[in-house]
Amino acid sequence: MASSNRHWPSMFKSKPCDSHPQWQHEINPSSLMSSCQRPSYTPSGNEERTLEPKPRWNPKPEQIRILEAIFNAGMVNPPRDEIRKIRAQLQEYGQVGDANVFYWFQNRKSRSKHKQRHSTKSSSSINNIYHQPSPKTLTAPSSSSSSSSEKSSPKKTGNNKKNIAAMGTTGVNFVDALNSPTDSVNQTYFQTTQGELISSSPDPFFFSATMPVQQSGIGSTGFTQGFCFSELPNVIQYPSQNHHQGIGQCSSLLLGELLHHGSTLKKDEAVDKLKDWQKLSYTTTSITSTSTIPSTVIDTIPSSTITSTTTGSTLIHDIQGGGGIGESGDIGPCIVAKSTVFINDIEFEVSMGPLNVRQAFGYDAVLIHSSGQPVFTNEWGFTLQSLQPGASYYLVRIFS
Amino acid sequence: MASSNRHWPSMFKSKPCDSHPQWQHEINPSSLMSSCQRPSYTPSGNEERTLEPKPRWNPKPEQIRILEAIFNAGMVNPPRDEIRKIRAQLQEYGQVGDANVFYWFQNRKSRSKHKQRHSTKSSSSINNIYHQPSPKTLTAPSSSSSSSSEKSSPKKTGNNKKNIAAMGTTGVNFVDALNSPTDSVNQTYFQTTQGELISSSPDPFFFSATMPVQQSGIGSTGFTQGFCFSELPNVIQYPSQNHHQGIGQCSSLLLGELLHHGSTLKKDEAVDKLKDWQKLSYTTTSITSTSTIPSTVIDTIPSSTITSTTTGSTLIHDIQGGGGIGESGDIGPCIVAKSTVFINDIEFEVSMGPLNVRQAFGYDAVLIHSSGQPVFTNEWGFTLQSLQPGASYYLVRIFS
DNA sequence: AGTGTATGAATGAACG
DNA sequence: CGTTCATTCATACACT
Repeated sequence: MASSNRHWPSMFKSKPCDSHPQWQHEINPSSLMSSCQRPSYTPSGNEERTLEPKPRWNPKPEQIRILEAIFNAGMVNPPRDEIRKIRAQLQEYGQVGDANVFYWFQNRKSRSKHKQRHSTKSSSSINNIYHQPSPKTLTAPSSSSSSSSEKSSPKKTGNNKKNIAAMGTTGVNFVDALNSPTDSVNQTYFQTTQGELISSSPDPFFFSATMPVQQSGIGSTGFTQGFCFSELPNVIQYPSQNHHQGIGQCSSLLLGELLHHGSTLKKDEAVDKLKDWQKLSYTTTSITSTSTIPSTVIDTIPSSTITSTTTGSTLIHDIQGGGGIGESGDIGPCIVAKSTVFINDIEFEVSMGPLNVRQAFGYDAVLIHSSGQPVFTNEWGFTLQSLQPGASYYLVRIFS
Repeated sequence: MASSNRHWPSMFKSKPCDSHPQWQHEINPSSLMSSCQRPSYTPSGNEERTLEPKPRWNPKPEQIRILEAIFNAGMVNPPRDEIRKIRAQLQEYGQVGDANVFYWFQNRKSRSKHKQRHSTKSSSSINNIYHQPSPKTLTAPSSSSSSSSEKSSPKKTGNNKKNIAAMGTTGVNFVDALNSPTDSVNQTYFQTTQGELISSSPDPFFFSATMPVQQSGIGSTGFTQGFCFSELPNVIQYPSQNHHQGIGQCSSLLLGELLHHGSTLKKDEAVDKLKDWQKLSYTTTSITSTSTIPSTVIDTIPSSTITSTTTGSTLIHDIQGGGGIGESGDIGPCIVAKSTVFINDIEFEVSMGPLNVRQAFGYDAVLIHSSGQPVFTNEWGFTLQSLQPGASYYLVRIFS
């Protein structure tokens, strides 16, 4: 089954050849071949003795976003294969190795927990019981999972540290997300993904909050709950039991099977097909927090609604600006580049940048990357980032 | 055989009652073994929280070297009694408990194992496909690298953090770690199977690059090589019986056997061998720092002769191919280049690739990396991998 | 400059 | 055994 492999390790130590400023961990040896070469000539002198600096991976804002989103979705500790997929996703924004991803999750989880713990209590005294202390204003319980814990935001002011590449491009979003670690940020996404639930809440960050579970824990634990993702890969199915959260998981397999039809159609047709697609039902679970959606089910909904109007950019921009949510840094403001992606095995050409999934496929549509990762969207239905060029996605319908 | 160990469950954790501030783990599961007492009951009943930080064991570089050597020799998972012996050995350099040793091996093995093949990538997405490592040119091994390792020496405890490799008093050798972590991946496997598997380097994250040790032997023939445990500076005993010439003196025989072709040989058996071997005296040569060379002798060699005497590469290649020696997938195949290394503090320019130590320095010459790791050679005296550019080596002579 | 904080990386210790 | 937790190291940034 599935779970087969997962291992994760640790030892990567430095590598001798990296030197590339870019290269982050994980490289394939092969690749190196072509490039790196330090061995050959020594550059002058060579300093080999001192070790190599080995640049540490510096996640880009978009990458952080993705990671946070996943994390908040409940996948606190992704199995090895998930890691790979995630890495693949992240890679779109910059070199990154599985190890980096692995470490990121480890650290994230660890730190989150740690903080939480600390706070936990305060123990004594006063305060109370409350479960969560959120330091900052956060108010929101945050939910989901551990998220809150992270350091909330006390720190740095709002922005992130290093550069921000991402934003740069668009300009919009405030992404505070980024910075913030955890919490905030992501949550949003998820819900949104579903959309429905959330719609109402305007809150940028935490929306809703009702989260039952988790945190409360006081320490103890937490999160971990279940979510489909990780744990059982094979799984696939719906989470029947848990009500909360789930993310849409699904393994690709399923999806694949589920939606197999195939082939290369063109867009137009594709659209039609997609509509049909709707018939299938997929169960997705809902996502996160907020509400507890029971799992299950998805229904098949008539598709009609879906129009495909794909995104209007203008609108989009507006929205983004207003809501503040969007993000996606990658896109440039102006020039829109296009890329090809596969949705339910149909080839589509989409613009880089946020895509309004809701508009394109309907209110209850959710795209899921072949890796099983849902494509997060904000409350308006825009993806938080561009679809990955060349990647395959499956379109599923949330049940509403 | 013997694999007896396997349980050491967890008892170590509890706190030490004894209190020595220094005492590291060590526990003894006593029950199992023989000595000691205190199996498990917990001490006190309380505890729990905060107290006792229980300092974690921080292996000193020398200890690491020893451990690595053993591990690389094929003892990936030493039985209980071996652990004790090892611990005893290590203890010379600092407090250490059996549990620490036990854990060390567990972790080492586990982590190293990581390697698996790269499987296919997942579906969609982008590209990257590198799957093939094959090349085998060796190149620089890089063994050192890890920066971290050093931590120990300066020690972290308490003080500040950063430290780095400084241990070598002399400016010369930095002793690094040894290597490797990463790599080693299963030496065992390697050895036993000799060869082939190695190819697997493409791991996702790990680039494994360094291959340290000996892997190969030429298969069936067995090379001779030796290795010795190093450390023990004082020690140095000679191998009484050594007659072999080769390089490493020490127990080459054993190693030979150990590694012996046996594909069949399982680790356990190997372990046994090692045990025996261990019993014999290992002779160590020590080296460590430049100056401290103890015992044995080294002589400085006139440099002139040496220069790359490498033998023809052709030959080398042959050998490699046949024997399956090289490994190191990491780096590229480049053409043969030269690199500079320091041998007994003298700068030398050598070609990348196998170097015929025997030819260059004599029949009984052995190069030892500044980290203390001997440079393994095959039966013809060729190093199994390139000397590390920029690294310092010490030439010692085995006395026979 | 130095000092504190955030976080990537590494690895000992344990759990299941 | 593989995984996960906990700590610590090391490094980039931010502050006053």
